[in-house]
Amino acid sequence: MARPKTPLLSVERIVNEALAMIDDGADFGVVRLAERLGVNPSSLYNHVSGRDEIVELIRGRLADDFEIVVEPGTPWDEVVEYVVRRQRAMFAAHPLFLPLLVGKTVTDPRVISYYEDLAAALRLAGFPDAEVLDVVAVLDTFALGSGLDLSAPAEVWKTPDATSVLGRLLVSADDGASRSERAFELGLRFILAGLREHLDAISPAASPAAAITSLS
Amino acid sequence: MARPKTPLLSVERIVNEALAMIDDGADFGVVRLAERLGVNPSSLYNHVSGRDEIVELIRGRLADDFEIVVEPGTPWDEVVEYVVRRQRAMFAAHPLFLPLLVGKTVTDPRVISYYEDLAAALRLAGFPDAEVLDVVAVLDTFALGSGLDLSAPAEVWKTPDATSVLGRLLVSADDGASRSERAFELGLRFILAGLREHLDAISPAASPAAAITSLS
DNA sequence: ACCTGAACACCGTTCAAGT
DNA sequence: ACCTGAACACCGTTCAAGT
Repeated sequence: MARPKTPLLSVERIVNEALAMIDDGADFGVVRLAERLGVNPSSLYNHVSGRDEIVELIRGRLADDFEIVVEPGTPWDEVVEYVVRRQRAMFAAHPLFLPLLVGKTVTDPRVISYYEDLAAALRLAGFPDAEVLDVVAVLDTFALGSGLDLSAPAEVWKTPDATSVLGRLLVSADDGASRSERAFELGLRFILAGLREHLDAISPAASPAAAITSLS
Repeated sequence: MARPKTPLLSVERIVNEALAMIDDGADFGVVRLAERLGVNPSSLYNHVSGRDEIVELIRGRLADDFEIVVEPGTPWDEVVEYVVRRQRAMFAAHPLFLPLLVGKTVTDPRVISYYEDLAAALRLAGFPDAEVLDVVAVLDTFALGSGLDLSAPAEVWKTPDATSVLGRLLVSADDGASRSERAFELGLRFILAGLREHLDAISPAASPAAAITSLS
């Protein structure tokens, strides 16, 4: 054994298997991951600095898969809607990954560029510098929150009491996935309407017809 | 040693110390918690079923501390605003606790009753049964998302590139806490406006002046 | 350069033993 | 009833040893 002529591992193979593992519903860990890769846990450290880096690398890979491409000339509100929907799609494709991310600083440049594009679009739309980050935070908050909704257990509330308001509604409710879907649509609609109105109040001229000519 | 005449532990003492530990920024765990309590880790299992139950008990205690009390006759939109602000205040008081919660089913009755009140208020406001859970989900999503914003590291984005749009905005930006605050206010405003408009479209009569006479 | 295997400092949880 | 202490099955990470 020892060093094989052709390497058993690569960063890509590690990241792919890690994501597959998470999607399978297994709890993510380097020991279990090494097992799936048919390798000793310590071998991973030749390619990767540790557990945290693997998570961050997955985030980067997803940002790659769900690349944000905006055609020049697209109205700002369509850009915002597209970007939020795209992020939602990303989370929806790998719902169990999101919980691993909470509270971790973004370092992957591919993810950074995603926020870059969003910030650029908002600035071009006419949002003042002082507000762009706030709006980005609102959108990020919303995408994160509704993404977490997707990774939540099927039964969010465990209420045995069928006579309560909540209990009655839960009985006749459809599954959590479509509720989450509708809630996303509802929230997105509210936010977009709010942003349009807000921008209109700031610079009435630039609002609905304004087009974006170039991004970043 | 062995069994002392007066018990060293109680569920309350365990929960209090656990929350204090989380607020201190230490990573939560039963071994470390036992250490802080001056007790053997296995002793905790006489009072509590394990790590997960402690987390859920903390959630219940917080729901207790930040009890939702709505005066009968309060307009529905004020109820919604109050409830969302209250939840935000709860998360803000213990920002590091929230990440421990994601993806866990709510079982504590004190937390359930919180959602009960919200659902009851929305129904009385005139939202149709089929939509109440969706609206609750939107509000929950928003509260959760902006709560997580509070527990995020000070540097959410690590961008060395000061020439980029994001980099330039980050340099002149104030701290994350007040940005998070403004984003919360912005988002809440959008959602409330959206809900009012939405309700108005459904049942024009019941909207702004409607008052709630009793809750749950 | 890239793998193995032993080792370390941790986890959460169980259980017999003591009072 | 309520604590201790040993034990078990795990973690993530380091490092010397091998090719």
